[in-house]
Amino acid sequence: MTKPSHSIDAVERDVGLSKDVLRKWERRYGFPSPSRDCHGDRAYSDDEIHRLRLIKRLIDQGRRPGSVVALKRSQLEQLLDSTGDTASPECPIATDVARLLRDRRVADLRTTLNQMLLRQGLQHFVRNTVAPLNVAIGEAWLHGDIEIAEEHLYTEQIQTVLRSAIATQTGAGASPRILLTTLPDELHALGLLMVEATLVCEGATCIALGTQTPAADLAAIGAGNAFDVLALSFSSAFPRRRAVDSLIALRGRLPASIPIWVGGSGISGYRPTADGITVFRDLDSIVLALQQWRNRGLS
Amino acid sequence: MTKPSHSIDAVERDVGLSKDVLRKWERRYGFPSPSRDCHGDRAYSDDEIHRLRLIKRLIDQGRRPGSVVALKRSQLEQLLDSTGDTASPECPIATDVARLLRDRRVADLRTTLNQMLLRQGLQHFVRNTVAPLNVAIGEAWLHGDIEIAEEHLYTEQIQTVLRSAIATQTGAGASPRILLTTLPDELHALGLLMVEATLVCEGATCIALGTQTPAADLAAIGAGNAFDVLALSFSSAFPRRRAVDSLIALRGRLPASIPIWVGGSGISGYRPTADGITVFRDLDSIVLALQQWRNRGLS
DNA sequence: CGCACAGTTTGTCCTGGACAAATTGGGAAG
DNA sequence: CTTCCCAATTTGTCCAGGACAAACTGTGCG
Repeated sequence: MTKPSHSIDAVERDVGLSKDVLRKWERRYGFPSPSRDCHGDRAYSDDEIHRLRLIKRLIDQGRRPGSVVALKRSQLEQLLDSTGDTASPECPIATDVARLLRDRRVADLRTTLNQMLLRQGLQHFVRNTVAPLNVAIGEAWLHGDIEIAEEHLYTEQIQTVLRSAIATQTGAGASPRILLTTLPDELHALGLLMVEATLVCEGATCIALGTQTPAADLAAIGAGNAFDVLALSFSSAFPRRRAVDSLIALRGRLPASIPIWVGGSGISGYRPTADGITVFRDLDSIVLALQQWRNRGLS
Repeated sequence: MTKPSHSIDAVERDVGLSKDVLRKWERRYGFPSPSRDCHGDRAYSDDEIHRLRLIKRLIDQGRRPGSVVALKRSQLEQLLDSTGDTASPECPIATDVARLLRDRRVADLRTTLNQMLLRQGLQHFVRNTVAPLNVAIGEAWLHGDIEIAEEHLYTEQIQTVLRSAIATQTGAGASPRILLTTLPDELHALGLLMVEATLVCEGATCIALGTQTPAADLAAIGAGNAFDVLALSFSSAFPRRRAVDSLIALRGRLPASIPIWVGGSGISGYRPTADGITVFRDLDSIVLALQQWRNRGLS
């Protein structure tokens, strides 16, 4: 059994904390305190990486570094458990899915998902199955019950199922045309697909741009009146401040006739300062907003 | 007309050159030479960003920084044109697709793609339509004919079409089972999908893990004998040295019975030093390798 | 012509410091 | 007791300049 060690570059990539932050924490809080290799470069241990991941998640939840960096592994896990347990009790199939993932029974997994989709209908499937499953899988990874590779496998299968369903639902170009994307640095495509599925069910036309569209491009497209609504998603890993700044800048550069709809855990709780920005907490309220948009001008 | 300026952080993100490299180039070659904002922080212009992108691409093609950093925009474009034009003359529909993208006629675009898919069959479609289209779209972006946003739109549509096709083809779990993924930092999922489509057509079972699977996880999965072949893809943006290092490390940790198949422009020309690593230059040779694998033990 | 070896190029890491933006904690005012 | 505002602290990001190994270059010798 060797002791794998990781360069600061690898940690930045795998955990999502910049080299500068890693070095500053080491100096300020005494953690992490990596050993050094033969060149004097930092060599992080597996345990440090794991703790850093937990810390990252806690900070994304709103805690401050001074209060969580330097905590022990068990304390971090306890903190994460105490806060995250708001809505996870449901979702009975989560254990089934986790088992299929561990055994890598891809075909069976896809069949299971497709059956649920057919039984529940796309909208219900997204809201009551995919959403809680995502949470459950994320927590399972956190507890070490499944590997990253298995989380990837899950993501791939869900993507396939959702994309196929969306493709069949897409009809003629009905109103409104909704541009759907995330800003740079945003990797979690699954949330976008879930929103797209919900909207397509309601007869809207989605122009999905995938992830990481530069804000400048969005402004340029908006000027051409190629869409009626701009919908953005932010994951909790997205720096809060950058999210708000970009939103305000975009609002200024986009025609006032185009509302901006925002969602995702990275932006929850934000009270929009400008008109024409709406924050959504769940998928249902998006459906409501869609209906309101269609009735606009009547109120 | 304002002059947008970008922080060093934004440049790192958008161009893909680290802050360290940007600062070193400034000192060594005199380019880029960003102005400073009120805090003394570097503020890069749009033109510098564009030039940096061209430079990045040239370096990914194998040139050395000393010979291309500090060249003017027109010289860079000339260099790129002279080398890249090996296989681009074909692909007549590229202009049609570009037009649909510019007008954001998503539904029409998808219809067009689906029609071609039906007419040509999945395998032919991937090799003779998608592959050259990718090149053409990439070049169109380079020349400023289309925006990044439109490239994203294209990627999304292709993904949807390919994923749907793959989903319908997937049958029972036939041999071999092929694990398909990229290592960390690898974002280009399209190449993976193309390979998956090709393999599925040949009756193989693909376990697609999407992008950015840590090498350690792959080794762990391989030990469990959950698959027969490991297929990896590297884009040209992937640092050559890291690619080779990871390959060798993986080869050492994986059972000898599992061959590693590698492809993508990031690894082309690499002559494998270890047994059990095969480099593929195109999709056809993968099909051949698949047939050889099935006949293994007979030679 | 092939190969080994010295010189140059190049990316990444290091230290230590500066600083603005965000957050917190009181205390004054209503 | 609540609300608001200001000062102290926390925190992330940037900067400069230097060190160094790995990769690449080219040159001379066999």
